[in-house]
Amino acid sequence: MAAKSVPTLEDVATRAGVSRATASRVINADPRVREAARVAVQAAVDALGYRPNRAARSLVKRGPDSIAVVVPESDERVFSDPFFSGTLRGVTQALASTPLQVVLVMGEAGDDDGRMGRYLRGGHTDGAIVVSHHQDDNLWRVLEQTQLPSVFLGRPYSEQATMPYVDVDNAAGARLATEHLLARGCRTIGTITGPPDMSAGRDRLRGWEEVLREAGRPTDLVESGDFTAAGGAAAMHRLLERSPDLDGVFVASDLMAVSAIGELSTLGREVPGDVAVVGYDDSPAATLSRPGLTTVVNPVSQMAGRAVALLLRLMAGEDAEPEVLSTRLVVRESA
Amino acid sequence: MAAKSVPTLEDVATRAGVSRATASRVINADPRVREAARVAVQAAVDALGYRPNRAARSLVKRGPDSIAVVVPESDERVFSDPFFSGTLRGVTQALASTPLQVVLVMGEAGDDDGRMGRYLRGGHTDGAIVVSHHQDDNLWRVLEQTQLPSVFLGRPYSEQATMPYVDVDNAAGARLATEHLLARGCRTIGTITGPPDMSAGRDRLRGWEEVLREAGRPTDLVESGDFTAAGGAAAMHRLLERSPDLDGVFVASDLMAVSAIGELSTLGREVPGDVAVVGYDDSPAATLSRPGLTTVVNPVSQMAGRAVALLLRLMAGEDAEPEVLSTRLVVRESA
DNA sequence: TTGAAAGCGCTAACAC
DNA sequence: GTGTTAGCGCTTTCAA
Repeated sequence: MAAKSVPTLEDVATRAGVSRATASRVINADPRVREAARVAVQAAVDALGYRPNRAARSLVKRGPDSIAVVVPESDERVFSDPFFSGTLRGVTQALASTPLQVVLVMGEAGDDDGRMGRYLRGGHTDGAIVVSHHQDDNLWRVLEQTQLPSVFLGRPYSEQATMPYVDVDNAAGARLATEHLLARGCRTIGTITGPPDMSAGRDRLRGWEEVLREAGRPTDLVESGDFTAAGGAAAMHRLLERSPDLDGVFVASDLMAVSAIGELSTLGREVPGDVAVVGYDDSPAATLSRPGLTTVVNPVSQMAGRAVALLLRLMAGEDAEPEVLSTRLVVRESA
Repeated sequence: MAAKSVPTLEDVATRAGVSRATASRVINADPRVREAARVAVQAAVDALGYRPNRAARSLVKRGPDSIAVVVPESDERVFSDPFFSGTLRGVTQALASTPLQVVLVMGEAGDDDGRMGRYLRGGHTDGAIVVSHHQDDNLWRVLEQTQLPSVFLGRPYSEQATMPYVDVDNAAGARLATEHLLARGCRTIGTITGPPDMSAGRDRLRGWEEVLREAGRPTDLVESGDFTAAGGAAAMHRLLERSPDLDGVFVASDLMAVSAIGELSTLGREVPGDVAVVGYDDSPAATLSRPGLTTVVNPVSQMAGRAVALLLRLMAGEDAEPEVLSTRLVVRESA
């Protein structure tokens, strides 16, 4: 009753009364095998429940075949914020001319030393693009340690991370938005931020602050919305409670902006009449929302394309420099 | 200028003037190495741009670490139909108590011998759950050939596929829906189907047909909507063109049903006053739509849970039988 | 603390 | 057609 662990090709061959090579041929559908041998091997495979060890196989085969898009977020968020689908589409498109498969790896931030880290260390992919990286996920450590070629989409939070990244100038984008609010005559301008533990969140807040400070305005009307719809609405609510005369708000993502507008209308405020709002992303929702959302363009798919380009360089053994894309404001009705 | 391909541990060791074993120790942060050796190896690693070959590593290490959710659909579809996010959530939850990471692998159907097949054959994951399988993707062939433990979520189209699956009784669900339409007095009942090359599409159509046939009604009011929003609206349009006195329609997915209702209202029909509509899935959209959508429950997350259970059995070397879950109708306002 | 050597399970010449 | 023989690149006893 010895628990003869997992059967190997050797076992199959022995049982079928052939050599390992022949067994291997049968399994790989090589035509030059006698029917009898084929049958015997097949029977042995079935009897033993043999399954090829893929590590061994790829050890001898070689060649890259996939890259991972790593998102330290819950699947819920990944599927609800169009930012991610946009990114994924961009990556997929950029990889269209290569034989590389994209795999999406999601997981709660902070679990990086759990399954995500283990997976990444497992070396199943030939490169990684990290998308919504947070301050305390140590993804960059794991990646650095395993030397897996990887690039960040969005500047990594930690200055220590050495891998290249592609980012958009988030602070500049926020400045554009805030200046627009100012130019249109808003007096009391708040902001709904992204998570403070992400560089995009911080940078956008900084841009808003800078403009307001330069204009000699107060910079205390700040509420965090965590890049979720519910968070955006709640933050809008708090903002209005703190400052009922609020007449302009810069929201750090369209997803939050749309729900903030909803909250505003629930609270009896008109947009842009009473409160002007500017979003960030220029996601599909921006066009569809009523009123149309004035927003900062986040060139997601362009960024994804650049990230892939950098990654491909890295995978080829060349090195790659960070890239920062510029952005612009799209004016619609909301501000 | 010889292109000394990828450096191996051997190269590192040689360059650092130590043995392979010591180099390995340094790389795996084994404490018992002299500082000098550590430094030398580290330098060699940097100089050579050495990266461990993960296949070799896992060949000697062992142990499963991930399963793939394979979806032969474009990322666009995957991100727009809540069916997929529901499934993924279910899988993730079911795997919560294990150390397994989920990776999502998407790709155009039919590309199965391209990157998707190559990836699957590459043996990067220890199991696979195939969702949304189509008639002519030969995924099941690939999976059978590589002996990768795998289960289908939704009965595979081909009878030849031998892997276990979990499915819901789609025909019974469709029957429930159609009977409801009949019971509520509809006289002219059409259907908007899913893709004919998927078992779910066929089965739901069959259920609708059966009920109508048993009731002695015509079964020709069939239009395909391909499980997309745009397809649903277009199909609705055609249906109404063909039969302006249509007063009931069974739509094979909520996503299509919601847009069909939109089309209906564009065309000046009231739901359920003029036309009653029943959807399929009971997705979040069903509750949110106006009027609320009467629909057949597709127990996505339960199915995902069962699929994971079967897969885990397979991975443990046990075998697993197909499972078919039952379903029920949720009556809201639309019919 | 280090090296030598023995595999991990598989595929691919190369001979027969 | 089929078996023999080398490795693929790495980790890990086992001695030294």
